[in-house]
Amino acid sequence: MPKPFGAWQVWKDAPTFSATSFAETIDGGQAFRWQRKENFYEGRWDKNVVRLRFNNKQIEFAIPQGSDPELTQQNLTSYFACDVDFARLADALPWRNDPVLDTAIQHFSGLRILRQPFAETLFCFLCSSTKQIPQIKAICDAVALDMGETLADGSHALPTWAAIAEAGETRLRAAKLGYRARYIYQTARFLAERPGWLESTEVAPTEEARARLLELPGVGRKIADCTLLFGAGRLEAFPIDTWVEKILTHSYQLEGWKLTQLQDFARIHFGNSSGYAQQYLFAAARAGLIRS
DNA sequence: GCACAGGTAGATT
DNA sequence: AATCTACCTGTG
Repeated sequence: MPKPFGAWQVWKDAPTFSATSFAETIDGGQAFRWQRKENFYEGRWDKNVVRLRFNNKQIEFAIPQGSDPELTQQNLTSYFACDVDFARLADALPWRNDPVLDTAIQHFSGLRILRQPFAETLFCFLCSSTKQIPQIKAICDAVALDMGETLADGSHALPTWAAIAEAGETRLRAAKLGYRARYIYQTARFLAERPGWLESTEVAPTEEARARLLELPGVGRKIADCTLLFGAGRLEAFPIDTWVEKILTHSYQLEGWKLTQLQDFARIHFGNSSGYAQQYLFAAARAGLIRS
């Protein structure tokens, strides 16, 4: 039974956001399960359905009637990686001698890297290749509707990998996944044959975890790094997509550099939170603040 | 009609 | 080892 949402409540232990960094964190390309509504965002992960809004410099949340506010706040704390001091990490980035990064950090100050469910992050980024963000969201919604568990408000969670393996490639194609359907189905089969494999990958050291992800059909360096950064808190993972490649080429004057060379540049220049720097640069480029 | 979109894998040079 | 190219579908 679909349930209406309850009253708005203040999220007491929320991290410090500006309106801009709040919106960019949840709806700036890290996650594809947030919809912007009138004056709030509605999002889903695992079995959570939560509405969030930035109001009077605070974050307020609303949940379907009957859902547990305490549990919701715990899950929000995990999802927003509240154990990570992003302000300290931002200060440690090389903005003092990098005017491009300085611009990005100033405009999106307070930006965070989410800690999304690992399995869901892998799925969403397998859907993402050569797609625009609105299309990725539509695909994720369609697959959730077809294969995912029903949530408290009557909407649907993303499916488990087991459910995808059982559903088959044809139903993925029906969700407009195109050629990605084969990759996702083959990955689902790979995981079905290896119980615990994904869980072990999530906790493995970053280089080993990346090597394991690269074994999956359809997962190359970019999708592996997105999964590690947005789904496992590995801030040293630096996904290079077409945007980031253009940013490095045009704003950092690295014309002609190969992908592996750009990876080396990122590690050396941005340091061990290079993935966090990447998200600032990505946000600034999309906003038209820096050359891309 | 056609180029392009948060890529990857396999073929070709 | 570097550079094409096919792969689906929606959008402008």
